[in-house]
Amino acid sequence: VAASAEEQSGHGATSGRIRNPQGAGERLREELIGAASRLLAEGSDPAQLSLRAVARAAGIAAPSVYLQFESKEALLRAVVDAHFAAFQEAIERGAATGNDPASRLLAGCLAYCRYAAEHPGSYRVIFEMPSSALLRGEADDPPGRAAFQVLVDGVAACIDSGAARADDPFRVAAEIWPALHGIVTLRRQLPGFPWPPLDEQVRRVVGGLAGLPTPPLASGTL
Amino acid sequence: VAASAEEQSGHGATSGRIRNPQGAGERLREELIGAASRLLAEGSDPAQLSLRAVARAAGIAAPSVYLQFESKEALLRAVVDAHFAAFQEAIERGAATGNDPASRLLAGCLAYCRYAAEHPGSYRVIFEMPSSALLRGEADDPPGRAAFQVLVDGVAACIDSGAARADDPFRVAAEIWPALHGIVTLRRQLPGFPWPPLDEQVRRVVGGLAGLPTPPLASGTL
DNA sequence: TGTACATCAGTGAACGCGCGTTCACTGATGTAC
DNA sequence: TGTACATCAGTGAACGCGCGTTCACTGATGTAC
Repeated sequence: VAASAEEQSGHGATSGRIRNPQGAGERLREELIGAASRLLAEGSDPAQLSLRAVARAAGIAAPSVYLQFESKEALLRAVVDAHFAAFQEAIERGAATGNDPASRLLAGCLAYCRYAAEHPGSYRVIFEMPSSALLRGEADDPPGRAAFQVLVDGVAACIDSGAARADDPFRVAAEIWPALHGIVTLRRQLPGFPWPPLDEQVRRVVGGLAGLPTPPLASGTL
Repeated sequence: VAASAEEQSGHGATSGRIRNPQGAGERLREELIGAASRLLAEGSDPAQLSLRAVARAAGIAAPSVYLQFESKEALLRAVVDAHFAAFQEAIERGAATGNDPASRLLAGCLAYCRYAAEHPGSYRVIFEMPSSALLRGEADDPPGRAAFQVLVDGVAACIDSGAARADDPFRVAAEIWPALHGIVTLRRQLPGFPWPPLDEQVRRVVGGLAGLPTPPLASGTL
C-alpha cells in the first residue's frame, strides 16, 4: 500500500537510468535528442515541447540539460537539425533509385511524402518549430534552399531529356513542393478524410504539375 | 515621474473600457472574439492563445471571460467557428464570379488562397487549432466536408462541360485542395522564398491538376 | 599498496512567471412601492 | 417624488500547476604520491 518515496515525490526521475561513465558526458546530448524525438513521435506539439518534458523523458533532472545545451532554444535547435538531416538523407536515398530523370524525380517526391507520413513528428518539427533550420538562415538560407535546388535540378533534367513539358524548372519545382507539403500536412491533420493511396496521389500530382506524358492513370480507365 | 497605480500594478486592465449597458452583457462575446482575432492577426500562434491574453486584449479581467464562455476551450471554439464562417463566405463570394464552370472553379481557388494570404492568422486558426471545426466532427464532419464537396462539384462541372480532362472529380479535388493548402502555408512560413505571383501560380496548379486545356502559360513563351 | 585529492556527471531546492479557474465581492442601473 | 431593493456587468485575490533557469551540492571515478 505504501508507495515508494520516489513515486510520491515528483522527482526520482532517475528511474532506471545509470549515469554515463566519466569522459562520456556528451552522450547525454544524443540521449536528449532521442528523448525529444520520442515525444514528437508520440504526437507532442513541437511548438509546445518543454525542456522539462524532454528531461523527464530522458530520465534526468531538468537542470542537467544545461550540461549539454546552453538553453532550451539550443536543445530544440539541435533536435530540428537532427530531424532535418534524417529527412534530407531519406529523400536523397529515395531519389538515387531510378534509371531515368522522370523516375528519379518521382522517387524523390515519393520518398519525401513517405518519410513525412511515417515520421509525422519529424516532419512537423522541421516545418513548425520556430527555430527550424528552414525558417532560420536569414536571406540566403543554405539548408532549405539547397534541398530545394535538388528538386529544381530534378525537374530540369526531366525537361532536358524530353520526359517533361518544356517549362521553367524553378517555377515547376515551386509548384511541386507546396503540393507535396499540402498532401502530407492535410493527411496528418485530417486522418479521417478518405484520401486516395499516397503513392498514386503523388504520382498523379507530380505528373500533372511537371507535365509528364504518363496519362494521369484514370484517363484510360474511365 | 511617478507612474499611476494602474500602470504599476498589473491589473487595471480597464484602461479605457466602459462597461456594457445592462441587458447587453453578451456584447462581450463578440468583443472577446474580436480581441482574439486581433491577436491572431498580429501573429500569435493559435495553439498558444491564452485566455488571459485574450482578456487582456479585450480590456477586461480574466475571470470575466467566464461570463460569456464556459471555458477557454469554448472561447477558442467560438473563435475558430467565426473564422471558418468568414473563410467559407469569402470562397463562396469568389466562386460566384465567373460565367463558366472553369472560371468559377479558378475563382473559388483564387478566393481560397487570397483569403489565406490576406488573413494568415485566420487561416492558421482554422487549420492549426486543435478544436477546429475542421478537425472536430468525428466521423461525418459536416463543416469541412460540405466545403470540400463544393470543390468536388466545381471540378465535376468542369469535366461535364468538357473544360477539364475526364477524370474522377473527387480524386482531382483531393489533389487540388492539398495543393492550395501547401501553397498558402509554405508562403506564410517562408516569406523570404522567391515565390512566383500567387494568382499565376494558382492558375497554373489548378490548370495542371484538373487538366484544363489552357496551356500552363509558359509553353508558348519558351 | 594506501590515501588524499581533483574531476566530472548529475541533483534538489528554489526563484519568478503566466497559466486556467474559483470565489466572494463591488458598484452602477433599473424597478416596486 | 423618494427610497429600498433586485439585477446585472464586471473585478481582485487566491489556488495549484508547469515552465526555464540559477545555485550550491553530492557522490562516484580516476590520478598523484
